Amino acid sequence: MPDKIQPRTLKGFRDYLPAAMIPREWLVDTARRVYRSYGFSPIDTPALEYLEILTGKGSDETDKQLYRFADHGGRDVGLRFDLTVPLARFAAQHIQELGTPFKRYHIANVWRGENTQRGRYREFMQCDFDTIGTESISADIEMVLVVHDLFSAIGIEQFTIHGNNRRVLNGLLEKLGLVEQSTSVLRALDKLAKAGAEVVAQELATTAGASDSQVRDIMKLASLSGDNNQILAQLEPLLSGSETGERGLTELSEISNAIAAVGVPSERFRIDVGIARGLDYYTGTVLETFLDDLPGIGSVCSGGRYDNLAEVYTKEHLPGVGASLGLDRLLSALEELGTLEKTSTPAPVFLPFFDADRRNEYLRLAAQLRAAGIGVEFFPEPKKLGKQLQFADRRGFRVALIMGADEFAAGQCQVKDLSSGGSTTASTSDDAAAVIAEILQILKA
RNA sequence: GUGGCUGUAGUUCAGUUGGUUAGAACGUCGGAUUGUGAUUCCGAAGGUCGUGGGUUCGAAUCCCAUCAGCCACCCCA
Repeated sequence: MPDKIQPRTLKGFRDYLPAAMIPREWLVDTARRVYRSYGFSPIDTPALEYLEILTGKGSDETDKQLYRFADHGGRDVGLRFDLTVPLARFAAQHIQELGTPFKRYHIANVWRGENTQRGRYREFMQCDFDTIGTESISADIEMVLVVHDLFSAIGIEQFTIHGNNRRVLNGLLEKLGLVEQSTSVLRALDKLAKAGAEVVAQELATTAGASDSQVRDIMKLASLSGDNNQILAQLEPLLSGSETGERGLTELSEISNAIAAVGVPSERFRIDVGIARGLDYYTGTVLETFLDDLPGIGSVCSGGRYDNLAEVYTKEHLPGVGASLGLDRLLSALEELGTLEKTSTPAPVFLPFFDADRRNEYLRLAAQLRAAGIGVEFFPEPKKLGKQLQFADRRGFRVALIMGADEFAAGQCQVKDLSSGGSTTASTSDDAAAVIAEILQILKA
């Protein structure tokens, strides 16, 4: 007897049991529905890309996290680490036949070989949506609306979309003569919420080489408070004279006005000059979404506007704007908040195999219910009824249909509500219409 | 990639200064005279103590390595 191979999974990679997969799929379905309601179309791309595609615009950091290897043909390849780079390549290759503006969503796994932590894995799913080929602020506004609709559809009430505009930051940097160091300044600023003002100020001085007065001005900008209009008013004098900065201000106020006009509660979108986003390809609007009850987990949906998505792949000028929902991070947040239902069965109705000689009649009833859109699980073995009901209870079924000799004789079926324990009987004639009505009644409650 | 903490049945844990066949709860499976679950009662299965070395007469218990999990940094979803 050879030794058994130890079953195990790689660090940062996970199996999903039904109890985890059911809410996961529900979340994906919800995102898909919201994206489609705005006219975003689905696309997919290969998990594996030529290495040069992935490293084309990457920083040292993404290079380090990239899963790379030589394939069987000796080609240098890598697993995609986000969905934006594949989109850029995709757009460069196909934009001629797609036309602009092009709106797509892309829900797929990505891989990063970084250290793991709660809510951070090496294989995780992103749910991206982007509009490319237009510079209109309408697309930026729509991005915020999608994020709002998305979280509302998920059933989260307490969330805040923090919005900013890179031009505001760049405008200030222009005025301060710090344009050269913009990347390190933004990276430092990005830590404001998490690390606090002191840390940021220090990093600005050391890493970005800002003078005391420059640090002071940046921090002044980053610590503004008040409602959106107040912040905008405070920003104006700080940026006056900078064309870039003023344009950023205008864009921010257009977004703020538009979503108010649509009827989104004003506290949902907050102008927050501390939001910078470490990624340096953003050029305009940037946003991060936080759960009010769980800010520590970080942004669960982030995005922004970029000027030229595919510049390393094509001469075509492709501006775009879009965001990405961090599905796994959101899921672990929902789990922590106890928002998720605990079911491990996707079908609500359980049909015990009671009378061993009546298999076909059970199957027929199940088929009738499914035709009415009701999911039914038929137990495969005619075990004792008590056992079967125990099984149904543990799996979280809502309804059990009990049919034995007595019911068959009467042309009826017992409809049992598993949460209350009560039951009623209904006729199985007329394609089980009465049974279906009873079930719907229970499921509605 | 750097630093810290942890690793005993499916799960949550207990296991006394290293000393005989490693325990509990929950879960799983079976049963309590043959048509009704989640609350009762009885019983069973399940662990080479993450893995591999080392110290020792003897290691779950000490040391090293490795793998995995958690936390911080970094970065990000």
